[in-house]
Amino acid sequence: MKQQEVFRALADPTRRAILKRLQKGALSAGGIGALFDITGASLSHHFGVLKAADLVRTERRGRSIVYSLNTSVMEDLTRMVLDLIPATHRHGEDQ
Amino acid sequence: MKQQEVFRALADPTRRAILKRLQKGALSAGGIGALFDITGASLSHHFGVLKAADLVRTERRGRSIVYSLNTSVMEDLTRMVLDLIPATHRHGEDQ
DNA sequence: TATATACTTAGACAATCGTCTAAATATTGC
DNA sequence: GCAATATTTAGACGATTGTCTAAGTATATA
Repeated sequence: MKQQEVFRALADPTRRAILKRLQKGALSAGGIGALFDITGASLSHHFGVLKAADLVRTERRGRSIVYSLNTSVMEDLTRMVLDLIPATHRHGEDQ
Repeated sequence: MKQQEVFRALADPTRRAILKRLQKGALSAGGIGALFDITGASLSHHFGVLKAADLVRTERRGRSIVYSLNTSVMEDLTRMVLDLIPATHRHGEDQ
């Protein structure tokens, strides 16, 4: 699990917005692109960062490439963050 | 709550290590400095980023400045991260 | 097979980042 | 008040980042 890549990926607001959108379901690169006012090339760069962190998975579907959340790494992320928080202040966690 | 500053602060491994160390209790700038192989000036820069994100609090104690975790923002952090994760995959959370 | 569509890669650019050294500021104890 | 200690600020540096345009690659369809 690439902790550094994960935290780095989360540091950018566009990438966080992409992840939030993918919560609602998988979406093609173009579909995601329609939601942001940046070029496809820039988006593709963000996809690369998210993939390097293993936060998203891709699947080609015809002409499109469909992005979806990699939920197992999302769970790792929860643990990484909880790990930064003193046990006594965790939310919805005991011990 | 400064979401962008918080995620940015977490993107650096030294800053995450500082936060982890502060879980064990408050520590002076110098005490923290003894744990890392970078100059005090660089450390001070990291403290600035952590303070901008409201992740740490400071208190002058004599000649030293003592750093401690700001646990309330730590809790906000938990929520911010959980917010990125689909409800069905949250850890220790219902709904 | 040619053309259109959907993405990615390459290369450039300004802005931000993490680090450093050197100088400045604040506090303590003599 | 002065010297020592503790930390921050200023300014510089190379490295990385997010963005862009232009060119490349892959798939589908006429």
